[in-house]
Amino acid sequence: MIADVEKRLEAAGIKPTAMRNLVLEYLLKQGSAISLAELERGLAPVDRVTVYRTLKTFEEHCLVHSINDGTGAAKYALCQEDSGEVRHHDLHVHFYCNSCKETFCLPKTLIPAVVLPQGFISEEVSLVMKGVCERCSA
Amino acid sequence: MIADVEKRLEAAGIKPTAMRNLVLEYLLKQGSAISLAELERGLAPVDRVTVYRTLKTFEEHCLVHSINDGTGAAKYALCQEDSGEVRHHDLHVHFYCNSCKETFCLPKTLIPAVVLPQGFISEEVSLVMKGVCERCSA
DNA sequence: TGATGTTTGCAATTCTGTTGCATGCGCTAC
DNA sequence: GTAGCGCATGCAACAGAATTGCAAACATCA
Repeated sequence: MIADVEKRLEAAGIKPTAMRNLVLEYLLKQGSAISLAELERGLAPVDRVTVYRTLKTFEEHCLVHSINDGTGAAKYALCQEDSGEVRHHDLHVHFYCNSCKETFCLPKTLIPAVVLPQGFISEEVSLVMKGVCERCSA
Repeated sequence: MIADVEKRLEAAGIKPTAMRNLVLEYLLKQGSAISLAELERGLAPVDRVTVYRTLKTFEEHCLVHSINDGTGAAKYALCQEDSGEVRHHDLHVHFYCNSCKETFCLPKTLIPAVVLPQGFISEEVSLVMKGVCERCSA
């Protein structure tokens, strides 16, 4: 599995290191989007800044994307692996569960087109839904 | 106008005070959504914490809603006055202008319905678009 | 007036995001 | 091999946002 992780890093154009393997591995294991603080806790005793910069690097290389779910802290989640696809600026919906407090990507749920008033030019869009996730509603 | 402001506060179930009048008046004058820091600057020399708590009070009474436009600081904007209408959990789109850095409510631009995967229950939704606003694109 | 509860202002703390700097580690060229 | 170079890491430190505690000021009502 470490081999997989490294392969994925290299595919993204990132030199694999111990820290990067660790972070990516953690993100892969994690089903939901997590914050820097959570990552730091999960990987303790690692340095917060190093994880922070690792995430920035991942983000630059489109390995992860950040989500602002309104909780105050940015969350990070892996991007879909469909490398050759449309360059998706996070065109999928994100879901924050009020019950378990986790944030999920809904990669199959695309953001519907929005017709803006005259004069407004759209460059980016983010849609965060809040409610109860499938696990908590079951 | 102070009378109007006070009337609006009372309509929301908030006891009018000098500070609350001031904050509400400022929000009314303001065309866009503003952050706590901006409010503090605009109303100087007021206490940041007092403004903060005033906004929390307003928010609890659905007089303002907060918007997370990804700039790191929450912004606040007045809710629509259509008192009797549907309880709108901010069902309109918010727009952040990359050029003038302001955040606007687009009260007429409603968030399209999103079909969630099985099991997910929606309670709230927020959609923030980024791009160029009408004034900057003109 | 006195008792009570709300509002305000100040101090202080926590948390997130971020930068600077020095060290360490691996790689390449000699 | 080793000197030099560049990138990665860890630590210290800072800025700004959000939040809490406490005490003084104020309004309210009996």
